[in-house]
Amino acid sequence: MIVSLPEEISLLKIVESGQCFRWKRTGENSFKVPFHDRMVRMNQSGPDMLEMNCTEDEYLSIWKNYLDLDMDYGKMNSRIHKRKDPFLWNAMKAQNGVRILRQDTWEMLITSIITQNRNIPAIQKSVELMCGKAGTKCTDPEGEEFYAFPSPEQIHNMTDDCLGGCKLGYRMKYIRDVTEAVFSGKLSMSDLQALSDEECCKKLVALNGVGEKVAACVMLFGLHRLNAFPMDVWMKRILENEYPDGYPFKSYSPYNGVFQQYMFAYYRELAQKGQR
DNA sequence: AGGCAGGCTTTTA
DNA sequence: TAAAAGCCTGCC
Repeated sequence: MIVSLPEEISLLKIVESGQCFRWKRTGENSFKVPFHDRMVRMNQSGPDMLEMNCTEDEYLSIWKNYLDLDMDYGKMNSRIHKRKDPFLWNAMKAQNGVRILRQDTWEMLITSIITQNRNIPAIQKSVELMCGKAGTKCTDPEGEEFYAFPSPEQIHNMTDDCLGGCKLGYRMKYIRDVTEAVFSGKLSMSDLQALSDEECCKKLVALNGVGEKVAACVMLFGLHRLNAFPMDVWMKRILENEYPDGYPFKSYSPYNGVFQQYMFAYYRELAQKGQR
């Protein structure tokens, strides 16, 4: 079906902003996008136009929400003032079309643990290995097979050899511990939703292998808490170099996480071009 | 108590 | 060889 979007988005900028690690690029503006036991092909035929190989019902019940199309990003962006905060303004203009996907909480928890101290290609490799070794085999509308992200039970059932084959390094124990906490019922992803940001963060940080940064990623990308602000090496550089007098978190609440994503992607792009 | 150095698996550039 | 969307432990 063809979807006419309420405002401009950019599939390319979304995937390059480093929030999802399983999309596969199939063309200049085309991607295979897995979510739970589904995989859809998205082709961006215009700034506010998407083609997807799914029914309208599936679009309305799954993908519309996944792409966060009910949120008004234009309204959020209007909080940014060109004169008061030119760096964020430029980041927002350059990254217009980035959205915070509503991804699966469990998948984001494990994936975010994997991200620590690694670069993006290495992250993708480990995640894909875990899916292939333990995830449920599914079939997309074109008849192509793919693997869903493994459930807590499926990871629990992986042998040490099997999990060790996912190139997780020292993070393997973290993933074992977190999986055990969820498998045993000590921690439930759905219970996290009811907590305040502060309580939610506290609960996540209590897990072995989860610090402030990983917790913020889970909250932003896995629980759609738009004020969560993952402070990684890049954001530290940005705040240090661009905001020597401090960053105005208060004036951007409750959208700090969205703007963080603009700055993160923008700065990495600048670094790639050698401009930072 | 709170802050900091050192170590950690493996891949990537 | 250093750095990579960090965290844990031990030490002070």
